[in-house]
Amino acid sequence: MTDKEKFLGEFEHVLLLALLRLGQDAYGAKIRTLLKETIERDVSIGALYATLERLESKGLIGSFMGESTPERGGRAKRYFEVKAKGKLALKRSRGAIDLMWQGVSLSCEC
Amino acid sequence: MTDKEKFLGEFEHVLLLALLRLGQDAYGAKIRTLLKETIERDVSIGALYATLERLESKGLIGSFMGESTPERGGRAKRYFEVKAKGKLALKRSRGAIDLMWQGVSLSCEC
DNA sequence: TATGTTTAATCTACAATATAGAATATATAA
DNA sequence: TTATATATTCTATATTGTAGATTAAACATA
Repeated sequence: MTDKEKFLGEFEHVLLLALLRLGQDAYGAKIRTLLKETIERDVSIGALYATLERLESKGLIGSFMGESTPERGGRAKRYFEVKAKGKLALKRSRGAIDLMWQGVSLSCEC
Repeated sequence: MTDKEKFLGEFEHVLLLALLRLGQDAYGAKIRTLLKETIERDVSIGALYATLERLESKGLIGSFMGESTPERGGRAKRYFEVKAKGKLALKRSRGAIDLMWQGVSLSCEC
């Protein structure tokens, strides 16, 4: 099959990057905090997982359950990681945006 | 009011850039062709106008009908232009993406 | 071992964005 | 007055984005 490559939604794009940045430590709450702190995007846990789930079902990321031995109690974490296919999608997406920005300058009015 | 700034969808982002690049000549078919040629994104006219419409209703772009005097026949064109608010949104969006990309390198595997 | 507290993930429902293709409008040419 | 060309509008649906309540699993301690 032709593997009709779709484009990433913006939130998907940003989420993939969050996973890459967090590396070993990419799980729900951590991701949420990162997004909040770096780009002030304040998303709910539900929104977060829904998109992660979708990304996984598209094969762009993978996930696995971590050790169930937290310090003070609490359920085990589910860690996420970007797969090769996800990295490729990121490259494409970024590439397209960069191409479109070529020659555009917003230096002035706004 | 706090003017809760939303994020641009990816297609919205790309469309705004297309308008900026086309300048005076930004109307349906032309936009569609540009997208096809620069980033190989082959979108239908319907999809295109639907998004332009949304962008306009959000106040990010404006539009006006052009001269109804084409060479060989055909309906008058509707031209689009990016407003200051649209430029601002672009800046924000681009800024967020750039921030998230900081420190991320995809040099290798994919 | 029951009950509370903590941390985290899943579920449910809905809103916004993306997308296509048919239908319609308007102009010119024959 | 009909055909042809160019362009926009309409209608319908799929995919993404979003929130908040609910459930799960661990630990502490009475």
